[in-house]
Amino acid sequence: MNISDAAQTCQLTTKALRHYESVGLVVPERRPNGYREYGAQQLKDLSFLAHSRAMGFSLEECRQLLELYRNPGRASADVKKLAQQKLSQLDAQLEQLHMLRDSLTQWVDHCPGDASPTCPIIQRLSETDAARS
Amino acid sequence: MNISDAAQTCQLTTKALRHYESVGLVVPERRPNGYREYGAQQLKDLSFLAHSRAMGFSLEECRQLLELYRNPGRASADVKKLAQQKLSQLDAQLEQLHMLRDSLTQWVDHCPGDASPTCPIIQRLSETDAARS
DNA sequence: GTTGACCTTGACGTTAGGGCAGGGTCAAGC
DNA sequence: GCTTGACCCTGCCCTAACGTCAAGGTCAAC
Repeated sequence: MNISDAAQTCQLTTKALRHYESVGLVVPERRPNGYREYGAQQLKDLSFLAHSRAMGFSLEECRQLLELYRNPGRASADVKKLAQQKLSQLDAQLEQLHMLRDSLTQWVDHCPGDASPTCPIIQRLSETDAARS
Repeated sequence: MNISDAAQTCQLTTKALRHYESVGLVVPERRPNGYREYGAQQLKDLSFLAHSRAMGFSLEECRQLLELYRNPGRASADVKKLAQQKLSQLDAQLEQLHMLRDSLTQWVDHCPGDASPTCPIIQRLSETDAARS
């Protein structure tokens, strides 16, 4: 299968597939004319990769997941560990974003939003650290 | 004030200050020897910038906020609009991350996490789109 | 005069590809 | 047999917001 068909099948772009090859994640065969030839196994790997990416895993994390996916003798504990790490990252990121959103929501609620220059948002952003709420 | 003192004062790095200058956000004077000289106004701008960055605004958004901050004739409505845009972005991002976390949490909960290779996480990631839950 | 801390610019690295240029390949239609 | 359009190839520069390193200039103290 050619690169563009493979890309379409796996919901990816040709650029992504070339990138994955360049970093050694999914390396297709080559035909005599130099064209990439994606086989059944590569297509499975690419789908797995696409799903993993969609779940927020980085390419390096995907590399580890892919190794486990390819290894029938894997231990589910290893997979779980990777997922839990990602979960921790997600939770940390969510906590951070929640705090940002809560602060910003408060500030927006207190901003008149009219033609006057007085604005609590600007005031908060310009306050020194000592005076921050 | 020298660049490293200015950076320390505003809780930023010297590299960040040079970067902000290179993109025209906060441009200090130069002393005869070529050293940057940060004045009181620059320090205020940098603090404002640091707080804005900490609230999740991009440098381009910070540029707009900074213009409003510097303009005494601003309308608070303009500030509010920028903040609300950021709020929308945050909400969208939070929703996305929440969905990821919820899925991942389920998967992790159903993974035995032992030495067996059978793992629902791997299974989910390798499923075709038609079979996804 | 030397040392160490500071300053300068510039180039490259990071993530995960996007976009474009220049050129080769292939299958169809004439 | 030739052209045309759709595909393929490689390679380069671009993104955000700096971090890191390198080579070299400046300054204050000793």
